[in-house]
Amino acid sequence: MRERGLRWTPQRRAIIEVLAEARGHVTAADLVDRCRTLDPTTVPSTVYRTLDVLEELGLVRHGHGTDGREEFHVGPAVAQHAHLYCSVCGGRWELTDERADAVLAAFRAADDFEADLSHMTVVGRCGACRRAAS
Amino acid sequence: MRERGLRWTPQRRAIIEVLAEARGHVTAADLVDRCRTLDPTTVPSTVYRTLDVLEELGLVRHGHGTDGREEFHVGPAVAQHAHLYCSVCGGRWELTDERADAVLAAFRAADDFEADLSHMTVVGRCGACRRAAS
DNA sequence: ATTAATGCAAACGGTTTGCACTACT
DNA sequence: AGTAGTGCAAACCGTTTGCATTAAT
Repeated sequence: MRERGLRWTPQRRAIIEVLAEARGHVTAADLVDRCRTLDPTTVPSTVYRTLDVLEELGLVRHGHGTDGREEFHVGPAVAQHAHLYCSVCGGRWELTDERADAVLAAFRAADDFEADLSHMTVVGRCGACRRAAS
Repeated sequence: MRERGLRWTPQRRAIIEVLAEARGHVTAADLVDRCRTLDPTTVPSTVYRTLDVLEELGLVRHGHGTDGREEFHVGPAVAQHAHLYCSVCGGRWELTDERADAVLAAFRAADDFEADLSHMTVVGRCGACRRAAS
């Protein structure tokens, strides 16, 4: 199936399984933990190495969260969704592609820059918290 | 002068000096190194602690670079400038406040979100690299 | 004399590496 | 049989911490 000279091992299966049910984003460290609850013998290096492979295959993409930790996005939604984080209420959510497009357009207009918003989490304040503050 | 119950020590002086001549942004680790070349006895903990203090005073602000490392912005330009990074050519630069404003407006319009662009580096492709690619 | 700030050294968390071993193919 | 992939353990890097010591006020 997904072989390009790659091997299909139980641990890869496990990692992909965990990735699948974590639809959206997970930090690498989180992933290690979740794998470990699933199979306590899981070892970090394997997880990290598998993530590298998956990234090469284009199945996941890594970015960095607010605190700088590696974060992975899975599946077809790997594209242009932006990650938002409210530093007041701690909320995390994402922008739908259409909405993200407007922001991308702004970057383009401002500096001829093609931003890859999926790579990082943008920090700020959500509408609710902003209104609450004033 | 800048005392609010704080003490003026040689090592703080050194750190501020280094910060000053690094106008713009430096990673914390970089800062430690530069301080060490200036005074080899410099120890990381002092630097990090001083940075915390300076941040509390509002003199610096920390964010995270592309690789997730802590990065500090100094001086009056602490405000709303965005950090851009081109993953193709490796270029780094920033958006002037006026230009950044347009992007902020887009975030506001898209999701009623007040982004703090100064907190992170946005990854993408600069105009030149984009054109070169196509 | 107070007590804020330092230096040191050790610990941390997340991630990476070398190497011998295992097990897919 | 061949070699991709694993497990382990140790190292890495940036950062944080506890504690005894120093030095600014």
